[in-house]
Amino acid sequence: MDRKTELLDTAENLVRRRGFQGMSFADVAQEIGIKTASIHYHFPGKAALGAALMERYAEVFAAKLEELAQSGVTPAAQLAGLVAQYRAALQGGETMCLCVALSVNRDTLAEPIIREMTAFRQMVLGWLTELYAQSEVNADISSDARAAATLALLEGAQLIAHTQKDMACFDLATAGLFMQPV
Amino acid sequence: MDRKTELLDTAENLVRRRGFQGMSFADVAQEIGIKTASIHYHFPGKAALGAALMERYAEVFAAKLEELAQSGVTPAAQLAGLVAQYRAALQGGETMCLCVALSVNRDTLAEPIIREMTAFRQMVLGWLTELYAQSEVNADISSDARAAATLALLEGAQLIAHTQKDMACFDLATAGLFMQPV
DNA sequence: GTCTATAGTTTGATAGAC
DNA sequence: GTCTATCAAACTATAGAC
Repeated sequence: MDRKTELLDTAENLVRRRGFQGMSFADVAQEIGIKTASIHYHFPGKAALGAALMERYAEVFAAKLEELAQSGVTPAAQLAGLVAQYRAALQGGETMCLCVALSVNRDTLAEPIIREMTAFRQMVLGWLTELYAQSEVNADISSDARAAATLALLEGAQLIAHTQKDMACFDLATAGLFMQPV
Repeated sequence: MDRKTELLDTAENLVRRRGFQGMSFADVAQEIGIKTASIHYHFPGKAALGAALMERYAEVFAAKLEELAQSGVTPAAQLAGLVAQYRAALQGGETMCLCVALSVNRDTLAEPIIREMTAFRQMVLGWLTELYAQSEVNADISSDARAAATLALLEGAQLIAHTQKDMACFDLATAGLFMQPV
């Protein structure tokens, strides 16, 4: 694994645990075993590192969603797959989705990274909207609204489970997703 | 208004905009028009200030929930009242619920403040659970699970609306709460 | 209650040697 | 690519005068 990837991995882990401001160059450098000055060779500054983080995260996530959509399983199973992704991202409550972790610090972030966050959520929302649009159930609410509710539920469930360091919080909050017809 | 209240107000506003680490003594002092050293007269340290913040927030919120529960309106109207509280807390997308703002920084916070956060959520969950327990609808899912889902949805909707600075995000995500029978 | 002064740490960042 | 050296700024905090 090249150094750049190693830097991204370490930084991502820290941000997802403590938020953007909770990740310092000193933390990252020490964990890898280099000096903080070396980080600037790979990334011009912290803002650029943050943007690269969110960009990579969105790419990897998009690939997983694409794989799910192409898998040929039922819509309900696809939804379950998405929930499983958000569940896995918790890692026992230690980490959150990168986008969730960055959202609170939004006002301290540079524009490029905010655009990446917006694009990430648009991607998930688009995927969910298409999923819900396939079914005719719950015609009293739009696919857009259902998608927005599901994403908000997943992000909020992560937030609560992370605070409590308890996956049961996530499971309880998301249980309803499996009981309503997709 | 006494100085202590002024300090709490200013600090709360900053934390709810940028997270705990985004609130500095310099910010708070400057906005009020005093020096940072003066803050230490009212609060021993930043950790104590944070705990006081969450404690006060929980008290105020509990009073509002109590008022709602005593109002004599229908369960659906009570739920709408809670959603309105979370909506108002957004202030156009500028601020989030204090507990939401603190959750991401959880690993950098002292124990007392985490206990306050847990107590806060337990309060809201208890209120919601009782509300849902009153109705016989949706017997296929427990009141506990419904309450957990609603709280997670509200917190996640705040997170997204704050990132986008767009109340429409919150409204879209929470629209479904008003369409299912309580 | 607030101030000045100051300490001690951490932070992101740069220049230049190797 | 990584290092040493160094920087300016921001941060929480304390002591003591007023």
